[in-house]
Amino acid sequence: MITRILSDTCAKVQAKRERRKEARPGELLAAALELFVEKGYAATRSEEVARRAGVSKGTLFLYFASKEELFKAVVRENLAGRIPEWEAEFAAYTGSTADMLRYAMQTWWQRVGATPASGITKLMMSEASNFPELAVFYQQEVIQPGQNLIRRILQRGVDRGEFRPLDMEHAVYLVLAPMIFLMSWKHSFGACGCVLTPLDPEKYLAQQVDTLLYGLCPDGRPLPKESKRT
Amino acid sequence: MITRILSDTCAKVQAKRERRKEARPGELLAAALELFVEKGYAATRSEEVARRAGVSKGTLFLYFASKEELFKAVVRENLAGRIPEWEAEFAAYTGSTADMLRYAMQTWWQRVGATPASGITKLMMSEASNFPELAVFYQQEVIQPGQNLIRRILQRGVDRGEFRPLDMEHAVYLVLAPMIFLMSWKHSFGACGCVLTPLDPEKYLAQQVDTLLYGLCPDGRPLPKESKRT
Amino acid sequence: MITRILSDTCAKVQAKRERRKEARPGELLAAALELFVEKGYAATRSEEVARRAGVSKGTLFLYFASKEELFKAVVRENLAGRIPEWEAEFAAYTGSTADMLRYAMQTWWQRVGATPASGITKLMMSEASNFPELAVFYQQEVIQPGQNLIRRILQRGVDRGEFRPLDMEHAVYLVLAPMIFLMSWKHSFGACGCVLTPLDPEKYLAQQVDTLLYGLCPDGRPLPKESKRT
Amino acid sequence: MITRILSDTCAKVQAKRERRKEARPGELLAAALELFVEKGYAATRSEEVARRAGVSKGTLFLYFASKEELFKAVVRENLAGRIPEWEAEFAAYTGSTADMLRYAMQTWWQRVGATPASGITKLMMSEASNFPELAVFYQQEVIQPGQNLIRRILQRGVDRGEFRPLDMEHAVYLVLAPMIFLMSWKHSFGACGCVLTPLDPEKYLAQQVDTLLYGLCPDGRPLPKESKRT
DNA sequence: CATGAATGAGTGTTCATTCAT
DNA sequence: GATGAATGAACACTCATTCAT
Repeated sequence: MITRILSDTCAKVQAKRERRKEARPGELLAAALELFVEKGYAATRSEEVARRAGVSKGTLFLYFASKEELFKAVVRENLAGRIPEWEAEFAAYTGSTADMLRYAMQTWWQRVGATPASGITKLMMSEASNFPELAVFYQQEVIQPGQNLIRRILQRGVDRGEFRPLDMEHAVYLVLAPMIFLMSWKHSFGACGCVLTPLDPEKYLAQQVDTLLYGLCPDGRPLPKESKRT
Repeated sequence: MITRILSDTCAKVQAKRERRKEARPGELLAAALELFVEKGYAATRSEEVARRAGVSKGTLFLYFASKEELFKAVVRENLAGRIPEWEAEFAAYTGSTADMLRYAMQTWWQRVGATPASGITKLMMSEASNFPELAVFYQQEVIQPGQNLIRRILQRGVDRGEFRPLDMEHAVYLVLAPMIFLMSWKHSFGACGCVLTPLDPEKYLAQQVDTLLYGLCPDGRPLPKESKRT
Repeated sequence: MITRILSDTCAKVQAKRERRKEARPGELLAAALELFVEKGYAATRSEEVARRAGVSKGTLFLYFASKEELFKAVVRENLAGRIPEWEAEFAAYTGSTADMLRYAMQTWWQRVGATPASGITKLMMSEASNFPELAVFYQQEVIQPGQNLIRRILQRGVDRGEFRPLDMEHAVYLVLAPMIFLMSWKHSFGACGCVLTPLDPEKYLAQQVDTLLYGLCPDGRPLPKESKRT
Repeated sequence: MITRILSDTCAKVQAKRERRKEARPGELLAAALELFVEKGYAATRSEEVARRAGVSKGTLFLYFASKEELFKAVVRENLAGRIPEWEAEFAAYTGSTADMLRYAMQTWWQRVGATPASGITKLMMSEASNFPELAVFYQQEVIQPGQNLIRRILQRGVDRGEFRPLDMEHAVYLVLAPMIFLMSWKHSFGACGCVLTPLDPEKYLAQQVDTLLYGLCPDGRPLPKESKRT
């Protein structure tokens, strides 16, 4: 009987605690993402991350052992952790590879490029050489899986005769470069408050994809029907 | 004895001083460029800049009011100048526009991309949002003229019927993005000591150019003869 | 499911709680003793004391107002008791005083020196100046009774003509110093993991006793038969 | 001519600078010694060391790379560095070994035991197990050389037939233990402000030496003439 | 009573900047 | 002008202590 009552009490207390405890990391990660993107890794002070998440400095270190671990968690939360989702999606794709690539780049823009998560990539490009440990982590958790994803798409196109034969090692950058450049640009000159060189991401991407697809298609073959010239 | 040594030291210092008095700022800028590119803005310590320039910490602040001013001076010093040279070269170009573009990107790699100068661009991408004033300067002095250069090439191609019609506003990034990405990559993951993802710049560029040129050429038209598929 | 698990946990905790309610302070003191001896006062974290006692951090502060109070309680808890036992033993001793002293130091080693209790003395030597109040307590409860014990032995030797006349005030340290030094050494350099200077306690003590007894015996008198030169 | 004038100026400037720069480490070491002895290693804040030396926190780290290096420097300055002095003195000693040992312990008291330097030894006994790196350093720089010194004296006595044969490995502690105990006592219970157990160092030492010398002398041999029973 | 999430003062160390010489 | 000794604000991380549950 007592056990029963206690179990209820415990459950409630535990529930509230856990709800609170479970919410904290998310709030901290959101705050950290914002600040890392806004100010860079080194310039982001851990106390400010905590304050923006509405907790004290100590609490941050209750959930993340160090600033570096916090950063890694941000990367996992916003990039690395979402790769499997892409993998599943592409494994199930049945249309033409050109459409697949176009779809990939467009949804990438919606899910990553247009979100604060894109700031992380720009951040890593800036800080990689200063934080080799982070660079290794990022390469293992994001770059390699991401490149594999792209490579598989391109290979599918080549295998099905939709794309011309490609040096895969560098061909991945045909897809990566426009996306990474876009993120870097958006968070550098695009964010400096002075729009001398505006860049409409959607139009930019559309043109890049079109030109790329046309550039990839085998000689003599007509472009896939869905492709439209800008 | 000590006096003796000191007198020698003083004499040498004096001699050096007079010889170099006017060279100082230049030596400091050179040292600063190296270090900013090598380590990034935040990680570059002003004392090391001074030491590499062969002067004392105090002297640095004699010529530049702050680290920030030094950074701005470095960026201002190392830009602009190059553009007119390219403009002249391209104004005189008589071959096909495809060859012209290929030539432009290849010589860009030799003259800029492969040199320390590429570090400045990467640096600007990293720090633009922290130095908006500088970002404006960089856009005016480098980006706009550079884009104009590219735009003129592309327009030439379109005008001569070598390229398909293009939305010029974004088409410049078809050329810019691969180059800027390459510089960023080279100075980030390419320089972090952990070569999980090596990238051969020459092969990378060749493939980008090929694909781009193929992607730009009008429907039904054969590729320009010099183009080779990778 | 979660409720189920929680209910079990709660039930167990509850059972434990009631069984142990009165044992708590004792378990905390035991854990604290171990850790204070092992790591010193400053380096002992209160959370670890709690964990080793099987309770939460908060519970520790339920029984002891502060880390300082806990320390004081540990020292107070682990003292006193032993002295009367020695006193009875020595009051009944009938052999030679040399044998008595030898016996005293050897059994001291077995009952105190070689046990964790020796850590308390070392601890007090280290922290006495930081806890004057505690130092007074320790002097009253341990040092004075202990010195009286030794003094009585020495006086017995002098009275029976076995030892030469002694300045009793300082003579007690002839016996104390080797023992206290041994404890300090054992828990400092003897415990630092780097045995550059090993010290065999038994041999050390034997030699100290021998030399001391020989040094105490009156001129011209032969050494007590049991004494052996090392 | 200019060189001449400059050399003078330089010399003066340099002189003043150097005098100041040379004085700093000494002032810092003195302050550090005081505070380490007063509060212990961990509890001594680097800022307070700096303040007591009349400089800012930053200046401390200009001269000592870390708190640990500061401590090592204190040890070297006050203990390790003075061992050669003793070695020279004893190498030149021509009297009896008993007198030599008595002299050694008495001058040790005057030069070390009675000075703040004695606090370092007590400190090391307290902190050795928490700072293994310091413990190793101290053993190498102080304990080993010190024990060698003592061992050499004892061996001299044995070789000349003044002392009975000894197990040298532990015999060094016959001399060391009384001294180390004295330092520990002085800086623990002797410093806690509550003199329940006063200890007159001079009398203490005299008695320890007497008893030790008597305990060391071979059977049947008269004590060295200078020895006096207390 | 017991818990453990939350706190925030405190610490060693760095480095841009100043200024007496 | 030139120096480099001195400064002190800043920052990541720790841990004794509190208190809502």
